[in-house]
Amino acid sequence: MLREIERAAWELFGTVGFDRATVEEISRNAGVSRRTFFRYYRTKEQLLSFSVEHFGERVAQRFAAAPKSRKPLAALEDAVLSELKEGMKDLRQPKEMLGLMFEEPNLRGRFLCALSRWVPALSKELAKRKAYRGDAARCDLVAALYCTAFDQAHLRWYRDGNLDLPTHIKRAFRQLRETNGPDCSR
Amino acid sequence: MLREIERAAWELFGTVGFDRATVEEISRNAGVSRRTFFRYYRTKEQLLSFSVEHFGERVAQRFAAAPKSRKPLAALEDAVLSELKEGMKDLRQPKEMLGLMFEEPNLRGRFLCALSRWVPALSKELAKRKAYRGDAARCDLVAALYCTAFDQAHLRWYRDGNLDLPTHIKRAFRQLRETNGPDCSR
DNA sequence: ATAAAAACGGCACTCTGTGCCATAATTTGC
DNA sequence: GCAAATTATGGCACAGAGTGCCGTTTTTAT
Repeated sequence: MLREIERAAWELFGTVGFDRATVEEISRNAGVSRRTFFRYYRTKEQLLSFSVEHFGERVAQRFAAAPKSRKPLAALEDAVLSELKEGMKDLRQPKEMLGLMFEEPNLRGRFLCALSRWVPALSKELAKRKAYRGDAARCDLVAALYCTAFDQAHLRWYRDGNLDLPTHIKRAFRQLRETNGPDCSR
Repeated sequence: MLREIERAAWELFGTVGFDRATVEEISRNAGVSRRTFFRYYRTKEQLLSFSVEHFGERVAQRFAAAPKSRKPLAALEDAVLSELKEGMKDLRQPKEMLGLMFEEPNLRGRFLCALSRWVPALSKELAKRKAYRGDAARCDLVAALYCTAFDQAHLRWYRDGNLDLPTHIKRAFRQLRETNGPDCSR
């Protein structure tokens, strides 16, 4: 049922755009009532942010399960990349989804908000591994920075998609770690 | 008139919260019609993101005006801090505003979205100064990272505000540049 | 088979946001 | 000054999002 609603929604989003796709019509095409739609999804935007939120949870789980011998930032990168590989499989139209996320200001906000909700879980894992001596505030910051790098990698992939997404992500993470590199030190 | 609407809005937000403050009542308290409200602000949320968006523009201006002898990341930090000092003066209740931005998911999204709109202007300035050899993608990333550090500094300031905001920001920027430091290298 | 529980649909309602048109205020040209 | 044009405002009606309530259908358990 949930799958059916999402299918109908994406079909409409693709043809008439996000704003002009009414919940009324999505529901009708999915064979449920409008009221039922709102039982599954609190808002129309949530159709989109659902998968983003879940993705973050699963990354955090993978991160937590990584061997303690692995360095914290490396383990975090591993978790993102492996979950990405796994999670992309059951995404119908990843590029179309991302496109809406970047173009529609409403959705962009939702996306970033969902992204920022990953921070606590990731930060906690960093702290457990004694990254930055377990300084919670610093782990929060670094978790947030990785989320931003993740977002920017997606943006680049979406805008000029010659390389594949994991490559963009690896590059962004590496560049994050080299922010204060020789080309641009204080 | 604009000032009057904002005043009325903040008064209501403070007493009944953001969601329960209807445009109807804000407008009435400001002595203006509901229709006029929507002529000034495209949405209710925009009441809040306005100032955020303008802040970014002014930071970019200051950045552009900085002497070329200053290192790019240092000049960026200068611009943020000096604009912060100037801009906080005519903000009525900065902490209350930030509070709503962090607590209300709707507003959090708007805030982050407004923040991410700073990236192009900041990135362009970084590129002009030949940061990272003028690599546009990399400048985008770094600009976004600084925005995130800015956000996290605000969050910390809001959550446990013993130190003042500029101190939090300086610390966050420094920690960003030391992401790959000795405590947490790969 | 039947009772309890969960899912669903319909309806009415509030609120946001918009289009349209009439009216009041302000600016501009003379 | 004054008339015309421009601009700001208000009123109204409307579509869509989201919610509360209640009755009905479908599942599930016993």
